[in-house]
Amino acid sequence: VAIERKSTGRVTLDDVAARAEVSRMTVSRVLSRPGDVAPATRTRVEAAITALGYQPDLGAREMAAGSSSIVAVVLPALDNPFFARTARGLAARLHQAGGHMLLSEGGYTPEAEEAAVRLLLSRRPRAIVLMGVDHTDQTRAMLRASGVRTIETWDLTPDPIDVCIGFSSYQAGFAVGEHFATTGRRRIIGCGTNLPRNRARLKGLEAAAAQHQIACETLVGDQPAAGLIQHGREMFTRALAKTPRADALFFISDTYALGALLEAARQGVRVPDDVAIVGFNDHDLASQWDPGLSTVTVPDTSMGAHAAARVLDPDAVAAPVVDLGFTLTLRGSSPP
Amino acid sequence: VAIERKSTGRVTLDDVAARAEVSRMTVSRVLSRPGDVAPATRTRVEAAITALGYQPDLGAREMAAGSSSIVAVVLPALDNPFFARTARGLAARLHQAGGHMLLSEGGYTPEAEEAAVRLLLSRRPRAIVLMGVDHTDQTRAMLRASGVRTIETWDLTPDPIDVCIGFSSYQAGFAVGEHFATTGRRRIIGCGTNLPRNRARLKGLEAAAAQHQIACETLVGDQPAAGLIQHGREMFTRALAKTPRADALFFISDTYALGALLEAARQGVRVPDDVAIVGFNDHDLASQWDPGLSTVTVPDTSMGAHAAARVLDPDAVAAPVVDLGFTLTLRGSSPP
DNA sequence: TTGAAAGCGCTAACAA
DNA sequence: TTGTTAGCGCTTTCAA
Repeated sequence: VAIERKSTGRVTLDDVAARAEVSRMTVSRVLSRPGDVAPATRTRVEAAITALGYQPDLGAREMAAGSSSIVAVVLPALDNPFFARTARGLAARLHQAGGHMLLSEGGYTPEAEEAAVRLLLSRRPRAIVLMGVDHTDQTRAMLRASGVRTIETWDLTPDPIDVCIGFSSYQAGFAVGEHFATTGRRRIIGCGTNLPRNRARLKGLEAAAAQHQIACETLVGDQPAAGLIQHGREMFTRALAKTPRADALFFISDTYALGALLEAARQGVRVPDDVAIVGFNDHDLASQWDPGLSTVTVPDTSMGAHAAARVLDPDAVAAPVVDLGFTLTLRGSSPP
Repeated sequence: VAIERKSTGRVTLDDVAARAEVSRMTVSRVLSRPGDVAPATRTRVEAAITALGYQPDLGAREMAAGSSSIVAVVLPALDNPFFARTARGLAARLHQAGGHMLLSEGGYTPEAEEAAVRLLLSRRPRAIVLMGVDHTDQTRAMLRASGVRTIETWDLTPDPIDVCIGFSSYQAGFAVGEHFATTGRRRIIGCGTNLPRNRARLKGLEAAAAQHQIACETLVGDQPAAGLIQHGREMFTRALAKTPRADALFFISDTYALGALLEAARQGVRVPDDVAIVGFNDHDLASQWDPGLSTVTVPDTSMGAHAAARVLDPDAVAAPVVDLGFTLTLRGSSPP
């Protein structure tokens, strides 16, 4: 019984083959290993390809070959400029190698991430890139069972699902605390949110303060995780209301720190004279502000680039955990 | 001759079918139209699915069904916060409907976009979303020939490839010019880059100025298209050097306008007393700054949402061109 | 209600 | 050098 399927209208290998009067395989070869095809045949096939405007179907090709050139990325939020830099670093190398990037918003919760991962896995990606190391058990289990190369970024963990390329949130916070201590600050407040990644930054700050025996409190906002300038303003005000004599403020994101800077100016609080401010992530505006915003510069773009390298050449580096480090960038808001 | 393929290790429909002792088709039905399967059978199949941890292969499914739930998006730059908002609006609705977003960086040139489109088309996406209406002839031809639904955003054109959802760059620029004219400004300078979308904004500005018979010059920077705060500073300085008596500055992006605000403060130029400043896109910081930055608020997120709606339900709206409009948001830097 | 056959567009493995 | 066969994981169409 002949089954008639409605044609998709697309030009396929068979169309090209028919026109060039060769078999489908020969056309396939012209595309993949042209050297294996006789010049005359190749010319004929290439003419047919051009004439028909044939475009190979990558999905079909990869299904047949059992490969995949899609890398799935879960971003907490698409409009977070810092994660976007990582996606960018990844995409740049990936596109160069002909790969594709499937992007999904995972919200800021592990549960939302799990849903995103589940769906993404159904696309049989070559690898999946996650921002952060805090996931549900289900997520970890799915990922491990799938055998898909998984890359965690934006933090470090001793127990990665697969590989982890990031920097130490704790160490970064610690470095800020040390900086405050050595520049004579005596009353630190760390402001942030409840995300594990951010908590680790605050913990590092506290540890450094403890080591130097100076006061350190933390202020953990209950605002939704999306970093808004406005939240920075509020945190600044709350922090100083709670501890009027505070002389050093650390914010887990420059987005908040910029809000704090704005609010300080409005309230006539002098930075860095009255209070030093240090942020995180090196926002585009941090260096442009007056005073310049001291911040922790993280390897945002290069985490993406390294992730891509790892996907493209799995054997390039063997280590499951790669620490790319961070830099304390000191500007006017909290000078050296 | 029996050909042995190395097993991918993945759990397939056949594995589930074998375990549930039914045919592959029955499993497929349990997934797509469970009502068509006898309850007892269904229970057995569902148990097998759970036991095996089966995850359907969406790529294979869509290839067989001749459908696709992937929407391809070409962004000029991944870290441009304004385009990111559009991607976000798109992703939100798309994910809700189980769709996926394939993202590609198209640089800021039509040629780079063409390369991105070509590659993306090979993925047989359900639709492809472009930022802007300026494309190479090849891009337009490919897209038209492919039959893939194409959505152009961030501008308007009388001759869309397929559908266009945006706002008028020209009208927006015109509105800014009108605003300057009616608030007593007499020497306008429009600052921007050479992108067609941006040129149209400046053209609108000039047209409004001409209509009100006031002076208007434009300053088109040759900087690479990535909007840097630093460029805004430079433009501000150059503009005032060229026309010291200018009393109104329009920047085609808030990124530049913020740089200008920063530079004005540094140079002691009073805003808005000495010079009024209006930007574009309503940057997160625009409302937070002091003075607040007047700007053109565009339907960034909603262009994405509308695009998604159009992809999900092609018949929802028939019009090939949808004008979502814009708003002139006046703040301290150029008050009403 | 279930299954068998055919096929989506392509490539791996083999044979000629 | 080229073609044939089988099959990637799934759905469609038709038959039972």
